Amino acid sequence: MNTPTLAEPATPSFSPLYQQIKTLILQSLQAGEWKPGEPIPSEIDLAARFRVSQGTVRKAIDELAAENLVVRRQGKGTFVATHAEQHVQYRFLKLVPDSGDTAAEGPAERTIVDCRRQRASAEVARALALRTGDPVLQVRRVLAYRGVPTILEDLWLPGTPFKGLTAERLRASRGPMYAMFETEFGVRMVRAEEKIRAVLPDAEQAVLLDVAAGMPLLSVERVAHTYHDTPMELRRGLYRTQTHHYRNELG
Amino acid sequence: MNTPTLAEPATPSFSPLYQQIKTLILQSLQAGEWKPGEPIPSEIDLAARFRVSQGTVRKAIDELAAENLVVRRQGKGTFVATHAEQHVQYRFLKLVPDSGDTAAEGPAERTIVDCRRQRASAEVARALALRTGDPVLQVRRVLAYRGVPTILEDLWLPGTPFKGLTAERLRASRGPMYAMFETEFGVRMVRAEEKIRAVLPDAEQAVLLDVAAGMPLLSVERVAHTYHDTPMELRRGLYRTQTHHYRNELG
DNA sequence: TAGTGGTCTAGACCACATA
DNA sequence: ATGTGGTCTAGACCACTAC
Repeated sequence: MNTPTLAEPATPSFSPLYQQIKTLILQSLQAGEWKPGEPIPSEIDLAARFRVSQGTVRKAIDELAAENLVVRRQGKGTFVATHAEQHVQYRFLKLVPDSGDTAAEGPAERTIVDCRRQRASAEVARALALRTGDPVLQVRRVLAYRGVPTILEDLWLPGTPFKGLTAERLRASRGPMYAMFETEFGVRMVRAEEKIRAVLPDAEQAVLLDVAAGMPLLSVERVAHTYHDTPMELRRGLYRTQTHHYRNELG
Repeated sequence: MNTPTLAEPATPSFSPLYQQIKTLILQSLQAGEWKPGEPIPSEIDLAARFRVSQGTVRKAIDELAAENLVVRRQGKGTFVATHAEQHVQYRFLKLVPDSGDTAAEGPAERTIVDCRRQRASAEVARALALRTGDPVLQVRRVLAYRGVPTILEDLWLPGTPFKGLTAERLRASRGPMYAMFETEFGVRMVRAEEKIRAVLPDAEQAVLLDVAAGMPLLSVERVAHTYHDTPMELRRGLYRTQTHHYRNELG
């Protein structure tokens, strides 16, 4: 049975069955049919639902798993990925202590410096696919390790999806900020890209990080995306790299 | 037929058939049975050789392709990956112009500053899995874009595999250095990890990069590995990031 | 015991490249 | 026309998890 009940593309654009299945599953993920941390239906159930073989569903899920959108667990099922219970917390944070001993260090102490509504500058609007002047939230916070302020972050979030976000709610939440975004606002970050430079701090940044004005710092500019590559956060981090470094793997 | 003619592991460590096939193919790659850029045998041939089904070979190759060790080309075959003819030249170089217009920029002008034999310091020895005092080669070069010196690199290479490498041969070679390593020394880099920091240049570095002593620079320390995770190069790069940035993707 | 994902096979057909 | 990798199916069995 090689004629699935799915709509066949008209003429020029063919796409393998499993790609179409993948798109359908993605749509359900985005629509929130299954929430982060929850299991999605079994491969057999999905195969019946889409009228394809289990192997085809399998290949679709393989790709979703490779993109970290779902997590397979043998014997249990396939689960919607989440920033919360992931054994690797802070999935997007690549700054690690030089000793490599992440465990001994423990989580960072976090201080919310600021959280305010404002209007998007041209630059912020471009990064978030908004129009200049659209409402955005700006957050500034400091992360410290063993009492040493090490990361200064400025975040810009689109106002509409994050309506109701305040400094109090940020202070109240435990764990990764991205996990809170999922549970409180239904926004799941799936991909990000970073531009990294070496810079000097301005006067205010130097005070917040407790460094001299001439201290070189890592500038990490991140745009994080939710499903379908929709940008949902612009983040600028300043990292002290005397005791930590940004770790990257090249394949 | 579910009893392949391969040696079954004794007791505790099971491993799927396709993983064993993958290991065997890897060994042939490492042994140089097929050279970079050449095709490996077809899936059907490999299946016959290993006495398994074509689907099992396929899954093994899938993983090798995911790790960038081979490249599949529909209708043509599967080829040993190479740093040379890869349409993405300089696979391990993540520094890109802020404009994003890589093509307009063209390749960097390269100047070999130095190439000398020396003995491994404790630090270099540790990175390259050698013993302190073992012979190594050190290379220093500058990469410039449009006449602006932008990257200063120091490399340390183990002396034995790279015997015969001289400044002249480096200057004579076109294209990526890693491509030359493949053709001239049979050393193929497959994976690398980088530690990134923000630093200030010392006096000599400042001169070579034509920057002031207080200019923050990106320090990129890379260890590149060949097959079986054998470290074969330690490289320290200093990047100017006024017109360029280090680009990274987070999944 | 039942259900899940993981492995392995065998065969059919498709899309692409080359001669 | 032939050979390559790419897709899809169907069914068998294994390994892990939970009840």
